[in-house]
Parts: sequence; structure tokens; C-alpha cells
Amino acid sequence: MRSIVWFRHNLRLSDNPPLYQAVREGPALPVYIWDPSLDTLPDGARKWWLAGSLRALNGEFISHGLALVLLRGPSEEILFRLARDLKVGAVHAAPGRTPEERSLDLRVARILSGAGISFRTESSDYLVPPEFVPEGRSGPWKIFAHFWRSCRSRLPPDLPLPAPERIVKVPGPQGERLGDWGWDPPAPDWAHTMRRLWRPGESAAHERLGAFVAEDLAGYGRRRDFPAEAATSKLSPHLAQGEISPRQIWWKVSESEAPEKDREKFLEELGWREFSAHLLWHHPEMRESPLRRSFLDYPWKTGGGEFELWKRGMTGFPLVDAGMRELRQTGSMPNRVRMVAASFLVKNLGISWRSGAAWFADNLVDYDPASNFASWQWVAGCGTDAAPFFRVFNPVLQGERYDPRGEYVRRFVPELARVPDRFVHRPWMISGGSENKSEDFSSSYPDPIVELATSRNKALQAFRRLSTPG
DNA sequence: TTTTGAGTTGTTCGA
DNA sequence: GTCGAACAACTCAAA
Repeated sequence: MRSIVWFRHNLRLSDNPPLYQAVREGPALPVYIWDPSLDTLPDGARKWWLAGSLRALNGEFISHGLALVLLRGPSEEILFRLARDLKVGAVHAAPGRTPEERSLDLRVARILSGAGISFRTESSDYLVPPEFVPEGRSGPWKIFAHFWRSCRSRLPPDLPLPAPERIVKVPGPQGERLGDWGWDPPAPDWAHTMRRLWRPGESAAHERLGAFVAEDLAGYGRRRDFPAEAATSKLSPHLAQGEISPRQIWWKVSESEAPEKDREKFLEELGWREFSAHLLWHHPEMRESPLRRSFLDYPWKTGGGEFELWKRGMTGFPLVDAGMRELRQTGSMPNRVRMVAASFLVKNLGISWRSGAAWFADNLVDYDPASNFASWQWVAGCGTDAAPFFRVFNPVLQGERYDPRGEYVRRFVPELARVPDRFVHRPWMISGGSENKSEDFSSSYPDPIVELATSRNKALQAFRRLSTPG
């Protein structure tokens, strides 16, 4: 049977059940659709990555003697016309991940079945299907530890599927050119940095995984927290576009010789990805409203000026600023720095997690609609399994603990290059009144825009009022 | 049904 | 300088 393989967030040939199934049953046509109605984000870092990922996927197909057909417009209409014109019997795809994509799936299934074409969805995008709730449980999970324990009892996952060896093609339309989609980065410098740091695509994803497991998995549990060490896996953008599947990662990590503690810690990070997907599936409103309803009344500031300074990395707190500048330059940030920068926005500046989440969504190469909002709610304290209200990160202490020599901070905040280590996370204390700061080390670096202790106490007070109304 | 223990990642204060 | 306790109260999950 001839079929269309509709690629979505599974831009890979190996361990790709829709592709695998389609190719087993007969000739196939691989298609990617850019559906602007589903794509509300600006053409930022994520688009740059996606373009690279599509080019890489197309390259893989060319080596099989066919090409990825790029189309633009409303997905269901495009699929319907194409399927009818090419007289295919089925459309294969991975199921949608967001509420919008899932309702699209229903429309696609309906319109195709009207023409006698079947719509078949199958997924290896998660270790455990996001919607899954164990027998006997009344609702979705709320606490990560319990969720993950339950998942673990259903693992290991199946072995990954191989990439198809030979694909028989369905002759199809020419499709559009990626260069015409206007996804190319606006600023050349920015693109240059991105190209130097990242390589999108399936083969790069596997190389990255191999390098991580060989070099950084042993010691991961401890070293992941030190941003200067760059010991995190950096797999998240590859996962976000589905260039690699979680079970491919699972097996590679499980078979490694690294200490069990480190392997477990890393697999747990995959678990957080699963947990976030579970939460978004069962709480489709999670991207806009707090999972803890009491937070609906939280008195967030809608501060314009301070929010701008946070975005530009000009808050006067080196660890926060380094992270925010790294985000702009590279589309990413190490996990611990994300927490500190997010905590600072929400708890010290009192600005809503929704503003922060929107900025991250626009700027992260690894933006994932489930993980992004689940993590922001966690930091803000309004998630289901949120941090205790009193857990407020202190960017100075975090900096001194996890970047003691200021190596990371100096990399992204060049104004601090010559500041002595002991002041690198508190540069406002340098001059001590005697010297003229302007001819000192950090002349152009801003003074702190808030007082940490005061703003912290204000946040704690506001949280206290939420739990004891009146 | 009731009870009990636990819940990713922290900071501060006082001994 | 180091260490342990305090920081709210609540909700969830399992026994």
C-alpha cells in the first residue's frame, strides 16, 4: 500500500515507527508541513535549528534516492489534497504533542477517512505515553517521584527500531524550498555563533550522545551543576525536534559503564521530560494558568523596565546576566543557571512566570511546549510538584558555589573579565568607596537592580498571604 | 478509612 | 568557619 509519512517532531530515520511501518507496507512519500496557524512563535533560535534539522533529514533521504517534500499551509487540507491526488491508502504520523496538535489530529483523521484514507499514528517520542495513567489510579500524577517510580516499573522500553534500509518512493510534487520560508536568522553574528556551537540533525544527535556518554556521564550527577564545566548532555534541542528518541538514549546510557548513580541521575532527567509531557496532556491550560489555583491571585508585577533588563542580561547579578546573555547568543543555558535566572525574575523581580516562559520560548533552541511551562511553574512555586515557597535562589551564593572562579560568568559578561575572583559574583563591592569605580574593572557593568534580601522577603510575604488568606 | 511519611535542585540564623 | 534547625502549611500516595 502506498502511503504518506507526515514528519512532525520526529525528524529522524531510525526508531521512527510511522516511517518504519509505512516503508514496510509499501512505497512512501516523506512530507513536512509548515502550518503557520500552529506556529505562533517568532522566527528565533528554534527556527534556525528546525531549518538545519530539516536539511539534515532531507540529506538522509537523498542518500536513499528520494527527497523530503516541504509544504506550507493548513495541515489537514494539504494532507487531504496530497493523499487524494497521489491515491495513497494511508497517512502515517507521530501523534501531536500539544492540545492544538491533538485537535488537528482529529480533524486530519476525519477528513481523510471521508476519502477512505486511513490516518495512523504511532509514537516513540516518549518512554511512556504521556496520557498513560496506571490501572486503578483516578487521575494524572502530581508528584514527580511517584510518577517516575511508576514509569520505572514499566521500563526498560522496547528496543529502538532500525532505520529503513531501502525506501521505495511514491512520485510526488516538488514541494517548496526551505530558503523561501524566511527562517534564516536576522543577525549574521548570531547565526555565526549558533553554527559554531550546534549541529542539528540525526547523525549529529547520535554523535553528541556518544560523546556525552563517553566523556561526561561518569560524574554527571555532580558536574552537571557547574556551568563552566559544560558537562550536561546538550541533547535537549535534538530531543525537541525528535532527531533522536528517548529510548535510543535510554539504551545507550543503560549499557554504559558509568557509575549507576550517574546513569540514574541522567535517566531521571529524561523522566522530567516525560513528567512534563504527562502534565501538559492532562492539564492543557498549563501554559497559561497556574496548576495551583491559589496562585491566580498572586500580585505579579507587570514591570516593563526591569523585565527588559532581565532579558538583556543587565540586572547587575553576574550569574543571572551571564545566563541571559548566553541564552541570546547560543539559544541555550545550563539547567542550574536556568533555575537561578528564572527564580530571580519570579521571586526577586516579582514578574510573572508567564512573561519569563514566553521569553524562553522565543529564544531557546530546545524549546519544548511541555517542559518549558512545567519548569517555569515549578520555579514559581505554582506547579503541582512545586518547590517549597521558601526556596528562593540567591544568585550571588549560587554563583559562588557553582562557579567559584567566575569562569562561566566571565565567558558571557566580558565586563567582569578582570574582576578578582572574590568579587566576581558581587562586583558592586569592588571599589569599597576608596577607588574610582569607573577606572576599575567593571566600569560598564550595571549596579544591581534590586536588593536581594528585601525582594526575597517581599516574595515570601506574598506567598504567605496566599496560603493564609485574610 | 485513617494514618503516616514524603515532597529535584535553598537560605539564613544562631550556636 | 561549620553545622543543624527553622522556614507554612498542604497535598499526595501508599500502607
